[in-house]
Amino acid sequence: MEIASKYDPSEVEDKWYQYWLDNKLFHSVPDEREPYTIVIPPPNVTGVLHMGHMLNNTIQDILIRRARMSGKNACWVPGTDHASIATEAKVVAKLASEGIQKKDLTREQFLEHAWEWTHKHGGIILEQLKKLGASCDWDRTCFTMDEKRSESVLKVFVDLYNKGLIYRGVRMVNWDPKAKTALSDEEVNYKEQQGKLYYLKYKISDSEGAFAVIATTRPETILGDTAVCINPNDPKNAHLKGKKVIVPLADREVPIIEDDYVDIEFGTGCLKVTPAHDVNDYMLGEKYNLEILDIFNDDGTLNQYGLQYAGMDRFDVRKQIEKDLEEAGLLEKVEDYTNKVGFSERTDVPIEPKLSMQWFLKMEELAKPALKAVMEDDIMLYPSKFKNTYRHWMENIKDWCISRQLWWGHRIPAYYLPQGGFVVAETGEKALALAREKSGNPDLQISDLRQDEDCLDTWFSSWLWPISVFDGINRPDNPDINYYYPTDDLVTAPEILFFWVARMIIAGYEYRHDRCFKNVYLTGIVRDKLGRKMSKSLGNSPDPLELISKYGADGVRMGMLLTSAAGNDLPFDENLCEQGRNFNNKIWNAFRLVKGWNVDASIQQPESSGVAVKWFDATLAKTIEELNDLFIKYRLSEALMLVYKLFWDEFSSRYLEMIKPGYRLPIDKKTYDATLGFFDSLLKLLHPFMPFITEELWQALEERKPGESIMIGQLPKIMSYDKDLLSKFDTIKEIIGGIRTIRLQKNIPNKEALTLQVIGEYDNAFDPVILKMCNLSSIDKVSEKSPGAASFLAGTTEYAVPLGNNINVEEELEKLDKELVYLQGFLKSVTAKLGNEKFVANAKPEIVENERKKQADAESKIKLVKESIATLKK
RNA sequence: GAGCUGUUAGCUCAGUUGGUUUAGAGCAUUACCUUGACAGGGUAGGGGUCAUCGGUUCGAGUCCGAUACAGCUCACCA
Repeated sequence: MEIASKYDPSEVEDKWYQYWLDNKLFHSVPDEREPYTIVIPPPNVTGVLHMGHMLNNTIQDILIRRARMSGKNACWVPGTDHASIATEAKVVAKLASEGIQKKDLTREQFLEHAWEWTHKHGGIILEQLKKLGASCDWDRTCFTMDEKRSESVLKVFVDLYNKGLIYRGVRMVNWDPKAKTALSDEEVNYKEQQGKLYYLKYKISDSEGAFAVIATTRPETILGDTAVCINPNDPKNAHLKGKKVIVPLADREVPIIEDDYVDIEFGTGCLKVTPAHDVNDYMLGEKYNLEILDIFNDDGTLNQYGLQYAGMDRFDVRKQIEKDLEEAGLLEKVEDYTNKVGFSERTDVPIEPKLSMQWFLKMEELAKPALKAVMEDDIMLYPSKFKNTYRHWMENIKDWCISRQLWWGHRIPAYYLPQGGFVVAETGEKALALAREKSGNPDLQISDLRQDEDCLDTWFSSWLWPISVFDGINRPDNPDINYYYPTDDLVTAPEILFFWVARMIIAGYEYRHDRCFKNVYLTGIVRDKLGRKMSKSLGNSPDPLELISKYGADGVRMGMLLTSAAGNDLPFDENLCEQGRNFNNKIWNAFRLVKGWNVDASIQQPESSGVAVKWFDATLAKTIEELNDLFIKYRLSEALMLVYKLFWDEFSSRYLEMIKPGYRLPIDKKTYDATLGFFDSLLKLLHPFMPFITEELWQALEERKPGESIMIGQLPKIMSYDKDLLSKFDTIKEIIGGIRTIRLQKNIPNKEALTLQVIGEYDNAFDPVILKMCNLSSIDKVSEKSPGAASFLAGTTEYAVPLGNNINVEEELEKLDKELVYLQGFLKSVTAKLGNEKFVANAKPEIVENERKKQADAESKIKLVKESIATLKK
């Protein structure tokens, strides 16, 4: 049969993916088997696949495929997230490019545009995942804003409200003036900024010509000042006690208050207090009952309290006010200053601390079982270093601001009554009934009620994900949720440990009284060669689909996984995909070799092949055991490397070379059948990592029935194996290596047969293998080697290859001298250890025994080397 | 600023309760090989005073302390 010498993934991948789909091999329904469940971290519905998704989903696919091949009923639930801020921002931008302003649209009109956008772009990312080979149960695809998920969200909101855990309140929130919404603390990134520190002069009310000097980075906020604060223990500002000062430009008189919050050392020790625009000032404001002056509009421009600056943007005002203060002689000096400014994670504009009415969820009690679960290892984090981080956050958890001033999302199910007050209910009808009861007015109509304008934070829907994808909120006793929950593994990025993972754990205990998953595998961040995070704005991220078309999905999957220990960042390098592709080609060519042989049932199995089969059988068994252990520990990179070496070094370089028949000669049936069996096992072990090529070759390995697939085959089981055989074979590997080294050094072609002399203890059971692998004509046990032989040691046995007159005595002596020096140095260290009475007295007996053995070994080796040197010098 | 991780070959990482020859792997690199599965290949090499200093111990990459550097998390001085 004719097989191309290079593997071409493009011909193979789509074909088998379609085959898997056609045969419904990804689909899972509850049955009597043990379930194994993963819910996908839902990507943004209008998002595009990036390298982080590639890594994340490759890992999930490996886990789910391996579980499926281990006899479990594996279910991987895919889906997308409505991503309220990100999606709304995209829709707003798209409308703006068409000359439409959001403010000119009604809520309904805007949502129509948003849904249109979602339908157009939504799901692209899921199609891209298919290219990667993701074996998701597509029949179960969910969306955080589809009907069932929306119903779940509202139901949970109402429930938490009725439990008294959701409340409404005026709080200082992080305001995003671009998205015009509040953000949770987790959505704010602090960045170092090069700014200025302005020293402003506040005139003291009753003392002519006297000033209090105040340092600030935000001079535009003086218009909202309602006090100046000093530390009561600050001698240099003691003269200000009880005085009043005039806010520059605003010409308002404000009191001087005293609080030890103020840092005496910073600036002048005088702090301007702007309760509406700074979290700490707000606390001071509450404490001293100060007036609150909000000077900003929602978009970051100044309002009427901004006086002459009303209507201007906050940053323009900063520049202008600097000039105006300068002119008024109220600016003492300006210094360069570096400080940290909070930026919106979504829109990347500086956030503005702002007072506003928001909805909050009380977290303290909810967090307790979630903290306990992780600390007591009911839920395992991989790597476990994140336990500390998790604990720190959970122990200091603050109430969660769950409202967002957006339209794209789940609208808060709170309804305001005409006469004030509100009711909370899943639907308008239920709200109306409650409202009639509350108001005592049976004639109240639904049109009299006004629903809250805000939406819920996106995470308020995704925190229910492991439950809601099985409809476990709406129907808490349905067969799916009972079977698939708790899920097994969650694979996600550490960046969203608090946003998402922690909150899912909380929701799991609140709504199922059980953990939502057993293990959390935290991937690293994919970085470029310079160590920068891959991002769209930097343009340093390769296009995953291009990579797939260049290296094949299997090649890219392997490239992603080769250097990604859990929790470690992944320094991505295309070379790794190349390595993956090369490995594909290696597998392909091994297959080509095996399938190219002619089988002759009449010939006997050569002795060397019999030995090889036994040896590889044991090697395979040992590797399966090790592999299992690595998977239990979630050491996937190492697991891949282990199978890689098994296939490349042990199977291709050793086993196949051992059993390979001579050119154009047939192979015996016994060996051939064993080899096909090995190939079958190897493909199965490789399948979770490289699904496509393994399916292609498995299908070609033997005649298959329609619908059969490697992906539902069972992995080879762990079996006992001959450890003694493997350790003996390690010596054989050494001998083969030694002879090859001699060939290389003496420049002896492989075609030229050699003989091998053995001096010392030796088991000849493997002679046929050595003879074949090294092209030897004989192996002879001798008591003294031939003069002019090159020799080496393996264990304490000496092996010599007679070379006639070919030997270079000088070179040989030099080599032996080097070895002698090493051995003597080694012996010295061992002897010193054994000469130490304390060591002999204190160390465990087996350790001392081992040292003695090392000593004896070294001594006999030294003796052999010395003899060789003496022989050469004759 | 506080806390938590980490620092092992050019690169990415293993190294399990301290002892298994004087520390391993993959990639990269070097030399040689090339009609017969695979040059996207084969064979064999080279490459590390385990960040630094000190301590515990018969014995430290491994345990303890300090320092330096890096990363992460939290908090934040206007």
